[in-house]
Amino acid sequence: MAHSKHITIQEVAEEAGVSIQTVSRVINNRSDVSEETRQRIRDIINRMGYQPFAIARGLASNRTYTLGLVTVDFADPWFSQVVTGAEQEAHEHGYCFMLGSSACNPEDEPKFLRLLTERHVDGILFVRASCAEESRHLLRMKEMGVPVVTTGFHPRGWDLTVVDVDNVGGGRKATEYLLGLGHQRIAMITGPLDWNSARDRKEGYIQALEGNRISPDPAFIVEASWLHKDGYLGMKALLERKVPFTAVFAQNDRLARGAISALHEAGLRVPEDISIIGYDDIPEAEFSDPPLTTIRQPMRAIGEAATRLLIQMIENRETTSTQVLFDTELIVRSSCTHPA
Amino acid sequence: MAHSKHITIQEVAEEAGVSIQTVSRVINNRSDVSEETRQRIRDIINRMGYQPFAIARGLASNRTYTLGLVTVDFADPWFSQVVTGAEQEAHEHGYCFMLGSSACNPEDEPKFLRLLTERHVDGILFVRASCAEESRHLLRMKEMGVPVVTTGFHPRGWDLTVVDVDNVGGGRKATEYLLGLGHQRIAMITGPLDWNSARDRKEGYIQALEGNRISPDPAFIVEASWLHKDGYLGMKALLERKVPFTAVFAQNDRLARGAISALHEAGLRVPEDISIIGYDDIPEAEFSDPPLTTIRQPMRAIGEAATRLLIQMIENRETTSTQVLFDTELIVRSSCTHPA
DNA sequence: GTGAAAGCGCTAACAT
DNA sequence: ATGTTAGCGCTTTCAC
Repeated sequence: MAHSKHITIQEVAEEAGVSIQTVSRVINNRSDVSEETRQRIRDIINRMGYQPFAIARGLASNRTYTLGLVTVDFADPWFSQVVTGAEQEAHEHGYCFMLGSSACNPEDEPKFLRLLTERHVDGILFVRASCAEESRHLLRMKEMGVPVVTTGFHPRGWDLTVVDVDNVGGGRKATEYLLGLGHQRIAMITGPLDWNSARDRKEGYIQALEGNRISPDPAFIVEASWLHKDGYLGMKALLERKVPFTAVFAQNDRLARGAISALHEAGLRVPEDISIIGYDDIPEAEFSDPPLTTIRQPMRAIGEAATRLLIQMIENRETTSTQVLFDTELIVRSSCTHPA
Repeated sequence: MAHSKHITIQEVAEEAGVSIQTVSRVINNRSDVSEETRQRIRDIINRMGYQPFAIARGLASNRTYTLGLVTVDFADPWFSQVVTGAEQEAHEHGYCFMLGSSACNPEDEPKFLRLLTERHVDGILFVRASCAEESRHLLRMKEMGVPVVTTGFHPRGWDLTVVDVDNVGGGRKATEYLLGLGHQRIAMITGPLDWNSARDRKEGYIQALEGNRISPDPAFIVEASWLHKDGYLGMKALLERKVPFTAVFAQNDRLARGAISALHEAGLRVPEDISIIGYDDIPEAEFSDPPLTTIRQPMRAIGEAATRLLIQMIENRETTSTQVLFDTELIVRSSCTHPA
């Protein structure tokens, strides 16, 4: 790297007794090299341990084979899982991800984006890049002609390439499961409703209720953020309202866990007194107490698909926006039962 | 980026009526520019929205202001937290992180490292890059003269720059707390003992026991991996041994959660029947049931310190290895009590 | 099928 | 304090 001497294409060319361009052609898998020369050069490359210098390539070809990865919060389980799929897909195509967390710091200039644009990433993957500021940046990038795909969050009414989960369907699935168990009074703790995922899950909840001729009651709904603590606080708020719910749909597993803590604190048992269903199926859900019934999202697949789309946009100079929605899956464990 | 036209240093120079180098000097904060010219050029840069092209700079200066970030598992809470601190520190110094997960895939060539070295990252931060293969790569990088710092894991007996936590102290702290509560028969579920962190925590446990004239009994110790499931399985194994323990030290919070699930399954209550203490203080610990008493690690600070050290090594061409150890903190919640 | 020439946007070393 | 000259390692024309 910075400190060690490197073998250049030049040296390979000399060793092979050909010109630099021929070696370049081999590296880039061009067709116009004789099979014999190609093989000979390949051997030499391997023997000498030559690695093309990505920086120089980037300068000459205006392609960096580097993707930007923007998020708000690395500790978000959603992000962690999605990125696992994304990274693998990227590597398979010879791309790397450059990290650009914003930490949702609205005040200063989008420094993280600047760092990315200065490095001329070929495209940017937004993973749950949620706050108002960030959506603005996202849109600006797109307008500047940078290929962009977003997942887990997208500003409304914009023609963007989006990979996500069918959240309306997921919300419906969760609610219908509770309904099927016999619950009639189902409360909900939502994520922030400026997130389309939260709104969509709510929409699914309403659809399921209305499909069963139950009219949704705002008193049964509490808006929260996405963290454990918010679920805890949300449940306390719900309890204080003294609304007679027998089940709760928490819009993610962390909310569910927080809610359970509040329930226990209030002397209520799960699921004997109150049933609760989560969303996501994060690793801790299975080992929660009780094990959490939840709606699983295929997060890795989302990361893979998003990256695949992004690379496709880059390599084919595609500009049309696509929307990919994955299906959710109901995972039944022990946090729900029939109402008393 | 790849598709939009960019303003070059050339255009800025023309606009300012100076040479390219003068602009370059301003960009790089060199001293030999008159204050007046500097200001004028700065204004023009801002007005034109000029962004220096990092790739071209890298080619010319042999510095990329890019760091590699290698890990096994993005979903590991330790990684998520450390990287939050690391990223922020990097951004403050104008550096970006390039992702290089290995997924601990021992079979193929270290493709992830190749992607990093081809891009000539200035240095590499290894975060819990644990498996045997990875340590080999780590060592090779160091031998090649690439600045490397490692955190959360380091191969034994190597002169490396390491940032970590005082795990012997942490293990002692956990065990002494249980001892102080009156427990005499304390079991332990360890992480993989080829990890120095697991060995060190175990060492602390032994020290604490021996300090209280209790001789450690191998029958009370189970080796596991780091996941929820492993804690669950580990506890089942412990239970089957019918060893009369009254408390357990789980070497991380996920192990603790898994162990609690197994305990509940066996009809044992926490902490009434068995006390359990974890390690890490991940977000779910507080909202676990019961809330988990644990040993907190300052993960963000670790990420910051590791990055700061790495940048220092890069910029000062330092080669001497440093070891930084952070202190842990006992977080008392409700999963431990006096023995029955 | 292969090679020569030019240049990507910047910094470094040396002038002045 | 500012400009001139090279060149970083590669790809891209365009010759042959």
